[in-house]
Amino acid sequence: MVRMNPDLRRESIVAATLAVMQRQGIAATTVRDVAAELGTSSGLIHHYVTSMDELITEAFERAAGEDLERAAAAVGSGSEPIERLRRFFESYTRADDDSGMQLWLDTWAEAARRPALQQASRRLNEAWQRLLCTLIEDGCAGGVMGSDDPEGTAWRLLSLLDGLTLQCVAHGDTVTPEQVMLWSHRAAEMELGLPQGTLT
Amino acid sequence: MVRMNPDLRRESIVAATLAVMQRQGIAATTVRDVAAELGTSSGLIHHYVTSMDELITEAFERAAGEDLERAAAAVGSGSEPIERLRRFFESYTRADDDSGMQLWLDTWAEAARRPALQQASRRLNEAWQRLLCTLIEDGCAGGVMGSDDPEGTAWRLLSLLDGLTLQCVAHGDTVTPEQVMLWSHRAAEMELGLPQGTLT
DNA sequence: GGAGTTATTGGACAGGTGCGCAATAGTGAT
DNA sequence: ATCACTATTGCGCACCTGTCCAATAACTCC
Repeated sequence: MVRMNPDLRRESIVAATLAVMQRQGIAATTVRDVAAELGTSSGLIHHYVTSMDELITEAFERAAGEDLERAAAAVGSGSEPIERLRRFFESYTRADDDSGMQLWLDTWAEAARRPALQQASRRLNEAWQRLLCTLIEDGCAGGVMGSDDPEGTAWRLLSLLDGLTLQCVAHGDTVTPEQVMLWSHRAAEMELGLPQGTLT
Repeated sequence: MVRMNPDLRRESIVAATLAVMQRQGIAATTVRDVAAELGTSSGLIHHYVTSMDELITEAFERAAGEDLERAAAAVGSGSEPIERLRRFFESYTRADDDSGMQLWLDTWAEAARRPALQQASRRLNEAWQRLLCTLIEDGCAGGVMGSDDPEGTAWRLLSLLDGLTLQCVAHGDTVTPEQVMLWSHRAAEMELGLPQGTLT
C-alpha cells in the first residue's frame, strides 16, 4: 500500500467529488459514487472527510474559487477598460462550460438546504460583484464609461447575466450563449453610457 | 366510506402535494409526506396518481398556471401601458410570496433531471415572455414607449428579473424585493426609452 | 524479524425512497 | 341479502442513502 501524503489524498477525493457533481448534479452525488470514481471503497472517503456535506461544499469552493481566480487574472488591470469588461462577461457566463453552468444552477437551489454551501455561495457571489464593481469604477475614473451608482450597476448587470445563464442552462435551445453575450453587452452599454456596439 | 368524485379527490391530492412542495422543496417531497398532509395512507396516492413525477409536475403546472392567469388578468389591456408594465413586474417577481419564489428556483434546478417538469417549465416561461412582449408592442404602437426589438427586449427584462429574483431568494439580506422592483424599473426605462423615474 | 501506525476494505446498520398488492371497509343497485 | 364495485389501508419489497466499524493490508521504524 502506497503511503500517500494525506493532504494529497484528500485533494484527490475532492477532485473526484467535483467530477461526479458536474456529471450527476449535487443532490445525486453519493459517497459510493465518489468512491467508484476513485476506484476505492466508500469507507475510505470517511477516513479523510467527516461528512458528505463538507465534501460537497469543499468541492464547490474549489471549483468556484478557481473560476474566480482565472477571471481575476483575465480581467487584470493591465489592459483597456472596455476589453477588461468584455473578458469579465466571458468569464462569468462560463459559456464554454456546460457542466459548469449546470453546477452553478444546482448550487443556487441546493444552497437553500445546505447552510455551509449557502455561505460559500454567498462569499463567491460577493467576490464577483467586487471584481465587476472595481472594473466599473476604474472605467469611470478613466472617463471611459459613466455610472452614478457603480455598485447598483454591477448588481444589475450580474443579475442580468444570472438570468440569461438560467435560461441558457435550462432552455438551451431558446437562448444561446451568443445571445447571452450580445444582450449583456447591450445592457452594459446602456448602463454605462457607452455608444451601442462598443462592446460587441 | 364517503364516495367522492374521483376528479375532486385527485385535485385535493395535487393541492396537498403543492403545499408540501412549497414547504419542503421539490426534491424532499415524498409520497408519504403528501399522504400525511391529507391524513391518509400512501397507497391511496398511487390509486389516483401513477407516479411521483407526474404528481410533482401536475402540482407545479397548477400553481404556475394560476400565477400566470392572475398576472394576465392584472395586466389586462384595459389600462395605460405604463401601469400595465408596472403590474407585470409585480406579478412576475412574486415579491409577496417567499415560498413561491423558492419553488420557482427549485423548479429550474429540478427541471434538468425531470423531463416532464422541464417541458412544463418551458411552456410557462414562453407564456410569460409572450405576455410581456405583447405589452411592449402595445406600448410601442401607442407611441408611449419604443423598442427596435420587442422580443429581445422582453427576454432581456425577464432575464434581469430572473437574476434579481435568484439573488433575492438565495441571499435575501443582500437584495430586497424593493430593490428588485427599483432596478427592474430602471432597466425597463433604459430599454424602452422612457424618462428615468417614469415607472417608479 | 517484530512492533506500532496508518490505509483500506467490505459489510452492517438504521433510516429513507417509490411502488405494488392482498386484505378490508364502505357504497349503491338488485 | 346479495352482488359488483370502488376506496382505503397498511404492510412488504427492492433499492438507495450516510455513517460507522471490525478486520485486514501495507508501510515505517526499531
